[in-house]
Amino acid sequence: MARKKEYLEEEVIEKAMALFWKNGYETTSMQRLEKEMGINKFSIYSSFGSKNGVFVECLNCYKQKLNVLLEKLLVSDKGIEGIKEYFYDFLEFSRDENSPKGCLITNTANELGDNAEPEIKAVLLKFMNEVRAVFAEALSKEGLSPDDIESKADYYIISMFGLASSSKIFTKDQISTYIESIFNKG
Amino acid sequence: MARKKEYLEEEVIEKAMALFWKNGYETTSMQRLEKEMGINKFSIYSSFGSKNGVFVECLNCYKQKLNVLLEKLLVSDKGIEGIKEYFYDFLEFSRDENSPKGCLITNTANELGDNAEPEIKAVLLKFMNEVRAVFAEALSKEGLSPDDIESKADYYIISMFGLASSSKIFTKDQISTYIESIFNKG
DNA sequence: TTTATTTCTAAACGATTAGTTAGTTATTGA
DNA sequence: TCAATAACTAACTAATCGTTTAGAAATAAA
Repeated sequence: MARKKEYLEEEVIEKAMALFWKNGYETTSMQRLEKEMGINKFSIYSSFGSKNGVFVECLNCYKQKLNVLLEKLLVSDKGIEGIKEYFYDFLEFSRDENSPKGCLITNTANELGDNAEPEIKAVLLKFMNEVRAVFAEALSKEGLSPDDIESKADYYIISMFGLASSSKIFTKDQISTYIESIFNKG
Repeated sequence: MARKKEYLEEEVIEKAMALFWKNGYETTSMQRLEKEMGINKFSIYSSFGSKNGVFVECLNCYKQKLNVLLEKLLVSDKGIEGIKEYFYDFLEFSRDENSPKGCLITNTANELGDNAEPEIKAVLLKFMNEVRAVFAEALSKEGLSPDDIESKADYYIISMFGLASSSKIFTKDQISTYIESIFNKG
C-alpha cells in the first residue's frame, strides 16, 4: 500500500564507496553523494540515517571486496608465500587505470585517526584484527611456534598497513620491489 | 612610523604546526588556528596570505625539526645501522605522552593525496626526495653498487613512509618489533 | 602635536556544510 | 475509485567554512 523504492541500497552504496575511497570522508560531501548515488538526500537519510551511516555501510561493502582476496589466501594453504601473493593481489586491487586509491580502511584510519566516531573506530579495529587473524592462520602452515606466529602476524599486518599507505603515492614498480624486499629474508 | 606587530611569526607557526600535525589539514579550521596561534584572523592573513600559506610554513617548520634527526644520520657515518637508528629516533619524535601523531609530511600525503594544492604537492615531493637522498648517502658507506644504492634507498623511503603511517595506530612495542624485522635480513 | 602608517578588533561576507521538512507523486489494499 | 502509505522533489534550516573589510588603537616621523 505504498510507493516503491526506485533504487537498490546495495547498488547506491557501491557508488558511494567509490567516492569515499577516492576522496576520503571529509572531502566527500552529501551534495556529491547525492549526485554519485543518483538519489535524493531524503532517500539517503531515510535509508542510512546519516553521512556516518552511509560511510559505515561503505566500509562493510569494501570489506566484502577485500574478503575475496583474503578467502583466496585462506584456501591457498601456501603460508608466507600466500601472504606475499595477497600483497600483490592487493596492489592490483588498489589501482585502476594507474590511479592509486590505496585501501579504504587504511585511508580512513589515517584520515580520521583518534578523532573518528566510536562506531567507525570499532569497525576499523575489527577489520584490522580480522586481516591479522587470516595472516596468523596462513603462518600456522609454516610450523612456527605460537609466539612466532603472533609476532610475525604483527609484522605482516603492520607491513600491510604501510604497503596500503605507500601504494597511494609510490609507483607500481617501486611497490613491487618493496614487496620483494619484505619477503626476501631468512 | 607605524604600530608594532605583537607576535613573532616563527612562534605562532610552531603552534599552528602542532595543530595541523595532530588534526590534519581539513579538520583544522581558521577559528581553531586563531585560538591556538593566539592572534586574529586579520593577522594570520596579513602574515601568511591564506590557510594554505600557513600550512606551507608549518610544513617547512616541521621539516626543520626532522632535519635534526637527518643531520645526526648524515654525520654518524654508520650506514644501514644509522638508518635503523633514524627509524627509532623518528619513533620517539612522533610520539609525546603516548599520543602518536605520525609524520606531518606522511599524514599530509595520505590526507590530501592527488587533491592537494600544487604548492603543497611540490613541497611534499621535495621533502620525500631529500630524505631519500640522505638514505642514499648513508647507504654509500656500505660499499654497494650505484644500482644497489638506488634500489635500497627506494626500499627504505617506502619503509619510512609505511612506518610513519603505522606509528599512528600501532603501539610503540609493535612498531619496535617491526623496525627490527625490517633490518634483520641478509 | 599632528599626520601618515600599520596592526589590531570584530563584524560581516558569500559559499558550503550536514541535516530537515512541507508538499507532491506514485503505489496498493479496500 | 478512493483512502492510506511510503518515496519522491526541492526548498529550507542553522551552523560553519575560508576570507574580507570597516573602523579603532597604536606607533613613529615631521
